[in-house]
Amino acid sequence: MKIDKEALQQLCPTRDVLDRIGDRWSVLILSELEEGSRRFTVLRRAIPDISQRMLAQTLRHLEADGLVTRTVYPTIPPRVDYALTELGRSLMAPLRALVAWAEANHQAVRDARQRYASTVTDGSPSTARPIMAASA
Amino acid sequence: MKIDKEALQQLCPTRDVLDRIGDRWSVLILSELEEGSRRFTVLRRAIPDISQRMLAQTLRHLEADGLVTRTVYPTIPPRVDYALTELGRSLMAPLRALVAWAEANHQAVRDARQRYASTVTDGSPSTARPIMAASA
DNA sequence: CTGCATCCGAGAGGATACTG
DNA sequence: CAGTATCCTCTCGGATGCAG
Repeated sequence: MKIDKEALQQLCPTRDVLDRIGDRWSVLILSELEEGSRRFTVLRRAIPDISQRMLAQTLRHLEADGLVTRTVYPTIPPRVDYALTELGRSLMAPLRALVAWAEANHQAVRDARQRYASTVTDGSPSTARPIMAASA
Repeated sequence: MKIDKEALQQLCPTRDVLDRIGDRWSVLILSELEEGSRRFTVLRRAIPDISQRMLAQTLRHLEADGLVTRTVYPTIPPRVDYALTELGRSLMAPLRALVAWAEANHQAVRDARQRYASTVTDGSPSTARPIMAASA
């Protein structure tokens, strides 16, 4: 029995957007498109790590969400341009803020992970968790 | 053979943060903690849909990333408080902006998906994609 | 109360091959 | 060039049971 996702959506209306942000490629693609419309292959080269499957899929999702437009030129060879919609552009402002934070603080996050890892590794048998003494 | 994630991290330093944002529960937990420190069970009740397993796991991740602190009071029964760190609080500003955008525009996204779905369903055999005429 | 361990199904995402 | 289809792997995340 599946818990209906519709009900979950009512509780968390932001899921629609956050899921898209979190899916590894959307942010990269949106950032690239922010600088102007791009063809499929150009996007692929701009994001070398993405597989063509995920690029196509993610672009369809973004299109479905109304964040990008897809324009097909019925030429030979075919040509398809992707560009941000108004909605997509309006998303870039808060998104850039988040990315800026990430760029500014990712090193701090890395350091924290390093410390955390060493804390765990340090003298802990197997299932023990690090314990911080109560301050009160 | 696993492609080393380290190399990918170098290309996308924001992955650290974005992955955390995208993992379904972090944002909810951080939002809850923004209003003050919370005990494990209180968090669970505040986010009814989360399973015990994911709450503990997500909290450990957030702790590892240096975004929240974990304070154990060695009492019986045990009591554990979670709270935002400075780093965590500094993340909330851009995060709130993004959530605000999501709340303001999620309906637009929903509508877009609706239109997209009907476009696809409309008279398309099976593998055909919607085609937009070139404007030029 | 706070959480870890285990089992399990569903989905993300990569590699490859094929099409118009 | 711009995809789609298939296969396969790995992680996410829920359910349940156990422990300090």
